[in-house]
Amino acid sequence: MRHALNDSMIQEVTAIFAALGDPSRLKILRALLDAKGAMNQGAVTDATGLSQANASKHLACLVRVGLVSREPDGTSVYFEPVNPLVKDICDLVCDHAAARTRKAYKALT
Amino acid sequence: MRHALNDSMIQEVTAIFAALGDPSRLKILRALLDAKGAMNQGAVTDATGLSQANASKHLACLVRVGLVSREPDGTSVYFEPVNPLVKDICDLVCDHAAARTRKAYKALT
DNA sequence: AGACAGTATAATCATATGGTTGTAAGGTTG
DNA sequence: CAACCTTACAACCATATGATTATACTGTCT
Repeated sequence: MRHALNDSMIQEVTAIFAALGDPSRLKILRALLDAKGAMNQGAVTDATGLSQANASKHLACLVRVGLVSREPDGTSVYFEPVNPLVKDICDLVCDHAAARTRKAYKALT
Repeated sequence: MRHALNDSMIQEVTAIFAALGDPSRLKILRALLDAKGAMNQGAVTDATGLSQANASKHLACLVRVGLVSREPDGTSVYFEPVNPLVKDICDLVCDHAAARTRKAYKALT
């Protein structure tokens, strides 16, 4: 096992998963992953429908745990997922979720 | 992109990440991953130091989102991580966390 | 400097969540 | 059946968190 998930990492790993465990932040992440390049906060609010303050807080959270990078440019701040980990993590969990959905569907038929 | 992280999956994916975003549940997961086979709840409480009721609730949460399987046997109930996704997900996030820790350390030197 | 656009922060509220305690439920053994 | 072991559940409290509103900050342009 490469990583022992030891005590000193529990806190950091928890923060990352907790950051991912919110629908608004997942929507932001999806928007960022769908975009070609970086998006400023206004683009994120447009894409997600979140309020300005809400998007700001959620983006700060994603940056804090290192899932998204933050690059100010003029009056705008551009955000971008940290590649390729974010996408890999989302894909893995989506695999899991999709498998569960398929299984639940089959159980009904 | 294989999985679009579409709206219908946001809820399910969120629940999975939220389940992983708690230190007690991560400790449980670590204990289950470290163990060779399945563990009953008593073994989990011993390994993690959680109270019985607390471990029961957290295990139920992990089972609910499909990260851990539940197999009653006599008066005991045996739990086991759903392989290999749980380990893969934890490894990926641990990679990310470890990289961040290294980076933060280097920034201090 | 003043106005403006983009972003961050503070205050507040409602709700969700983790932990504890006590109790009940299910299965086993005598 | 009775005692016992293991697990689940309900009630409760303290705290954390997401959303909103209003306001402050920052950089740019004229």
